[in-house]
Amino acid sequence: MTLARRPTIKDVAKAAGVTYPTVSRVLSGKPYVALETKERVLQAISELGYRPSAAARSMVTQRTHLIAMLVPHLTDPNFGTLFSGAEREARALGYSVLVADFESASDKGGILAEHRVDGVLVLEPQNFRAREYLTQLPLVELDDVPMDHRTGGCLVARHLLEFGHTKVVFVGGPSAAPHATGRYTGLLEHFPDAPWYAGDWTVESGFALLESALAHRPTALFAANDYIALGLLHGLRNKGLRVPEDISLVGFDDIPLAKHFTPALTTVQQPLEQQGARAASLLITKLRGFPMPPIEMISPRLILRESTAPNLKGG
Amino acid sequence: MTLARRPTIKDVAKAAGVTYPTVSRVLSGKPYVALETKERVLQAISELGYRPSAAARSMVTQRTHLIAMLVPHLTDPNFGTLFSGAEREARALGYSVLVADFESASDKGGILAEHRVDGVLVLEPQNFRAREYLTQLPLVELDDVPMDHRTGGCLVARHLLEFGHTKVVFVGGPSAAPHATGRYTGLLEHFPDAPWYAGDWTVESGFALLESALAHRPTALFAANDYIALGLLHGLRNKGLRVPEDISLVGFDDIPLAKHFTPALTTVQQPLEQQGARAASLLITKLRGFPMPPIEMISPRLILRESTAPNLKGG
DNA sequence: CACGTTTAGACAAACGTTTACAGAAACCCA
DNA sequence: TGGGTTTCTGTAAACGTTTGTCTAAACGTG
Repeated sequence: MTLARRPTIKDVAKAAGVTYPTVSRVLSGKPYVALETKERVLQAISELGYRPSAAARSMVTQRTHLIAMLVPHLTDPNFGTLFSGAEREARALGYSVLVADFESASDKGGILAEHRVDGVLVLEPQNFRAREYLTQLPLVELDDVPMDHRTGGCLVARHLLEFGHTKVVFVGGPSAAPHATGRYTGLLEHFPDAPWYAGDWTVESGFALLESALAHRPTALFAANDYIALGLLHGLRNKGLRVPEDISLVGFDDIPLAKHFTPALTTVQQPLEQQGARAASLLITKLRGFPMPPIEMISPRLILRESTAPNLKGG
Repeated sequence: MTLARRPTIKDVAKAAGVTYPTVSRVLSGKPYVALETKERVLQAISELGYRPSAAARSMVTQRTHLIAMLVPHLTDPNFGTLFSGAEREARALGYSVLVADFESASDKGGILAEHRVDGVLVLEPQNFRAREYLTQLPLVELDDVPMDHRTGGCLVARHLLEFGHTKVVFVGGPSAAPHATGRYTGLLEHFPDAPWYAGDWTVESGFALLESALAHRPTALFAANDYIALGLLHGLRNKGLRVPEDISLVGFDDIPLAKHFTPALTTVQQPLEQQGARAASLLITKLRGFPMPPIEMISPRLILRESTAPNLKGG
């Protein structure tokens, strides 16, 4: 027997010979329902293909089990990975994800308010300017998940040290960005005199900063991210400098294409998917009012490829 | 006066001195509301910061104004662009977007069913295997938006013809994929004897197919996408062949990094954001029961960069 | 055997809307 | 002046759940 409309809790109740609140109790695992009844109800549920209505449920419980993910308009490749991690984690914890771009979120919080989302996750805090509209809602930003940029910098520094490098220049990244300063700080621990030529995160930035960086006659360049590294690579090739024979190059992020650069880029892998997942789980713990779990850093990993080699020039 | 709880339609009604159905009428723009009343209500709404509850509304209307976007787990860079386009369009048309990855969608359609989404958009149909679970719902797949791959192929062919190329090989892409066959078909219109070495869409695939492609002594290579082009580029460099001096190379897609390849890649730009938007609007027209708008192809654009040059070898 | 306890399930109210219906003014035209 | 429209607004039911209260049976206890 299939119904024209979606089966409701009442249809299930009728089929199981009980009243509908009983079905509700079975669904939410409440105590005081006879085993035999429970089985009859479950049977009816699966026969009818019943699915509870999130809307009806949220009417009475006042919680939607919906979180909003705020995403930037122009999406960089890393973004998908973050997003994917966060989405999966949220789902695993019983929450569904509504997406909204920054713009629509600023619309007096319109969409988010109407859907009564339980909380908000901001995936690219750097460019997010609409915080003022979202003061009512529990909110977590990606940067609330501590990433160990400093250790990433250290990893690179130690690697270059082992390869006998003597002079390293850090290239790119805004000097105001914790991502960049963290990486640089790590580098400084082993190369205390390493200069930093700040810029932004783009390929163009790397290309533009090459000249200044080379003025220090470095044996290796450490780019604040892989895009910058690509810009440097381009510039170096233009100048006839070979990587890694003449100079070593390290990036950061391990974007999917990094392994296909020529030469394949030595870089630091950030577990972005994990970071996204952490952010989601952070938000959801917050929503549930549980105490915050101890904050542990996510550690990066050095990916050795072809763009670094032992320093043979002596330095 | 601010309330502890979210203001409801009844609070608005009280503030405006009317009954709540009147407020509802104002909100949905129904006729037969006195102008003066309407203004009082709007006034009250903005004073209280009232936002209607999507859940309550959908209970009675039986429509959620929610669409699900089904996304693959591992996300390629292009994907973000598509997604972004679709999301914006949906929002503009009054729909909100719930994301779910393929896995959770297969969960007996669980999430989608509970949230009573009005329709489903599948953004990467190639890898989507859960159609059987979603027979009940209006569904649009990205491929339902016609893209003019053939014209893309033609653009490349004409460009190479103008540059005096005589022998072109098409590299990569599964022979079963309409994306690839379309592009190849376009190429054939001007190079009827062009061979095709099929593979998949990856960098590795391009790298692996280079040898076979070169056996034809082509003056130019046309890669089924930019990743494949990168693989070819890598292989060519390994062999000491210069691009574009010794051989020209064209890609497809114009991924963000294509302009930063060395040499910068000549490729075909697909308006992916627009395609995403089209897909969303297609789905929503379907939901509204409007007649389908005439299907017009989205036309691609050739992006000239440094990887193609006039054929000087005569051929 | 009377009694309190536990267990099971029914009943009803509530969540915040939309909408069909009904009633009351106000208007028009004969 | 009276009837029929037209315009406005109020009343009430419904959407599909959860949950608190209440009753009834079953069970043990002295």
